[in-house]
Amino acid sequence: MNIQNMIAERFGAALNALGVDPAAYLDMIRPSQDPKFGDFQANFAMPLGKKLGKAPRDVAAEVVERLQYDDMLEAPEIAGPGFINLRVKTDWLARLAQSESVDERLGVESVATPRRYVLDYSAPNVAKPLHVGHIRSTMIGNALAHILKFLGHHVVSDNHLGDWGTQFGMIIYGYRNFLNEAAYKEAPVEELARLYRLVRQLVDYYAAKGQDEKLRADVVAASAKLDAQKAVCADAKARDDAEKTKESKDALKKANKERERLGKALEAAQEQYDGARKKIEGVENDPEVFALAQGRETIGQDVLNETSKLHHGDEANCALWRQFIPQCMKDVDRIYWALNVKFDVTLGESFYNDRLPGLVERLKKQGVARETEGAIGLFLPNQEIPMLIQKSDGAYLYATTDLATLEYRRDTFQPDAILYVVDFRQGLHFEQLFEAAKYLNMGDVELKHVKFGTVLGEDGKPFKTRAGKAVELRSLIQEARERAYEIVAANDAARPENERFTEEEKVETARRVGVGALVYADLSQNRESDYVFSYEKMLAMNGNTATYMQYAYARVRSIFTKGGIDVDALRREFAAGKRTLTLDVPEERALAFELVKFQSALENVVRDYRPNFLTAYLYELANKYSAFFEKCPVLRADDEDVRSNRLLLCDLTARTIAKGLELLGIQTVERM
RNA sequence: GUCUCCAUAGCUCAAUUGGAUAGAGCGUCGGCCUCCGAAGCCGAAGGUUGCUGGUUCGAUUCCAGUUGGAGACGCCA
Repeated sequence: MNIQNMIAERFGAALNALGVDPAAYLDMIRPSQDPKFGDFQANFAMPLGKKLGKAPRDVAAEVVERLQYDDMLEAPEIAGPGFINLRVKTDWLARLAQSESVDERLGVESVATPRRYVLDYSAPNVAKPLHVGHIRSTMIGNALAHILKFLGHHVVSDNHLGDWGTQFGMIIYGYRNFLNEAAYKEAPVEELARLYRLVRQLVDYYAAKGQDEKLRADVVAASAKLDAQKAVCADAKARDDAEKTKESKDALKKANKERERLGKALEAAQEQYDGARKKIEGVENDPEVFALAQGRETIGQDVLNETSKLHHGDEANCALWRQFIPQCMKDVDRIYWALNVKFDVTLGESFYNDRLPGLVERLKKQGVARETEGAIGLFLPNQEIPMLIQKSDGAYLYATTDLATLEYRRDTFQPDAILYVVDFRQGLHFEQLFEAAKYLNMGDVELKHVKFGTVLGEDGKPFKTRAGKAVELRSLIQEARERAYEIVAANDAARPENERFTEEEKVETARRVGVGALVYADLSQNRESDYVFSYEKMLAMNGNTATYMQYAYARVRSIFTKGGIDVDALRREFAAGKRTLTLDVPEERALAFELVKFQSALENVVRDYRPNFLTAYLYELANKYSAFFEKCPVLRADDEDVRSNRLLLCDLTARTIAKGLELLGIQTVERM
C-alpha cells in the first residue's frame, strides 16, 4: 500500500471537481521534510494559483473544501504561501500497519501491469581477477533484479561475460610460451592469471618501447612551447606595466592563460612518458622477466593472431579455450557465492560468436554498414563517426557482439526494457548502440544505460586494474570477513557460556556481516557519483551500514527468543481480529509510519533505478526502531495489550528489514 | 580541439527530481548500561551548496557564463 498514492487519488478527485486537470499537480504531493508540517504536504497551490490568477491560499482552501479526507486524514492545514499540510489519522495508520503486518508481502502490492526486463550486469572479464570496481555493477544489478521481481515484474538477469576477447589471446600465448606445468596442476586459476599478467606486461613493454622516443620528444616539444610562452608572458607583463591599458591587461591575461594551458600539456606529456618508462623499467629491472622478453618484439601482433585464430575456429586454440573457461569460471563463481549473487542466465560474448558474420552481412545489405579505411563501420544518423563492427583483419568488436546480443534478447525474451548496469565511461558506446538498435527492428523496447561512477583511488584518480595495485575483490571480501569475525568473536566471548556460538556459527555470522558491510557501502551511494575507495569506509561496521540494520534485526529477534514468544500465534491473533493494533506513543506511531512506507521506497528505487533510496529507507527505519527500542519497553511492558502491540510492531520491523536487506542482496543473522 | 559528467560541513557522502530552517556517517566535544543486545541512544559544535548572473511566489536542483576536477572521442572492452 502506498499512502502517498491514495492521497493523490483523493486530490485528483477534488481537483477534477474544481475543473482542473490534476495530471500536472498530483506528483507535487510529497512526504513532509519536517514532522511539524505533518506527514505529507501538497505543494501545487502556488503554481495552480498563478495559473488561475487567484491567491494560492484561496486555491488551497477551495481544493481542501472538495477533498474527501476525514476517514483517513486530520483536517488539512494551509500554511505559508499555500502549502497544504496533511496528517494521517493515527487510528487509520494503525489499521493499515496491522493489515500489513499480517500480510505475506508486507503490504507491498504487485504492479498492475508487469513489464518484462532483461538486466545486464556484472559482466566481468573472466581472465582477470575481479577487483573492487566490479562490485558496483554486480550489486546494483543484483539489487535491481530482486526489487523488480518483488514488485511483480518479469526479470531475466543475464551475466554477459567477457570470455572471448583479446585477453584469451594473451592467455593462449602465455600458455604456449611460458607455462609452469607444476603450478598449473597445483592451482590452475592462479597460473592462468599469472600468464595473463605476464603477457600483458610484455605486450605493454614493447608497445611502450615503440613509443618511448616519440613520447620523450613530445615532452621536449611541450617544454619548449612552455618556455616560449613564458617569454611571451614576460613581454606582455612589461608592456602592461608600461601602458596599463585595458588592452594590454587583456593581452597579459590571455598570455598567462595560455601558459597555464601549456603547463598542463607538459604535465600530461610527462605523465605519459613516465608511464611508458615505468613499464619499460618494470621489465628491464626484473632479470627474469627481461630474459623472457628477449626476441619477442612481435608479441603484440602474435597475441592478436592467437585471438583471431580463436575467433575463426582454429581447433587447437578453441580446445585451449574450452580448457581454460571452466577454470576461470570457478574463480568468478567463488566470488558470486561469497556475495550471494545468482543470475538467471549467463551468456558470455562467446555465445554470440557464430551470429556475428550474418549480422554484419545483413547490415551491409541494408546499406547502413560499409567499408571505411579497411574496416566495416555502421553509419548512424546522429553520429559523426561510424561505429566499427568489423576490424580490417576480419575480427569482430564488442559493438558487434552487443548488437547480436540485442537481437538474441529480442527474440528470446521479448523484453519491454533492457537495462545495462555499466560504468558511465561507456556512455558514448551505449548512445551509439541504442542508435544502432534502430536498424534491428527492436520495436519500442526501452534501452537504458544504468550508469554508475568510477571507483577512485586515494589519490582521486580512477582505479585501474592494470596499474597493478588494484584491490582484488577476493582479498577485500576476505578482509571484511576477518574484521567482522574479530568483532563477532569479542562480542561472543562476553556472553554467558551456554549462549555462545559454535565456531561454524561465528564464521557464517562474520561472513554475512562482513560482506553485508561491503555491499551496503556500495549500494548506499548515489550510483552516478564517483567515489573514493577506502578500506575504512568499505569495511565500516557502525554508523549508516548494513551492520546497523542487521543489528536492529538481531535485537528484535532476541526479544522474541528471550520472551519465548510464538510469533505465528501473535500474528494469528491480530489477523483474526482478536487484537487491534493501537499507536499510543509518538515512537510507536513514527515507527509504524515508517513501516508503512516500504512500498513507496521500492517504487522510488525503480523509478530511476537507484538502490540507494532503499538503503536510505532502511536506515531511517532502523533509526526509528532504535528510538522506539529506547523509549518503549516491550517484554517489560506491564500491560498485556501494550506488550502485544509492541511485539507486533517489532515483528513487522524485523520482517521489513530482512526483506529490504534481502532485496539488496544482504543477509540477516538471528544473533550477532 | 569537440562532447559528457561532477563540484554540498574538516573527511566520505545524502537530499524522494523546483518546496518551508540543506541532512547522515566518520572525526571532535559532552551525557546515557544494577533496566528486552552500548555494533546502540541523547545532545553540542561544524554550511555564502566552487564563483557570477538569470528564470519565479520559492533554486543545491533549471538556464547562461566562469573556475577547478574527471571522463569519452573507429580497428581494446
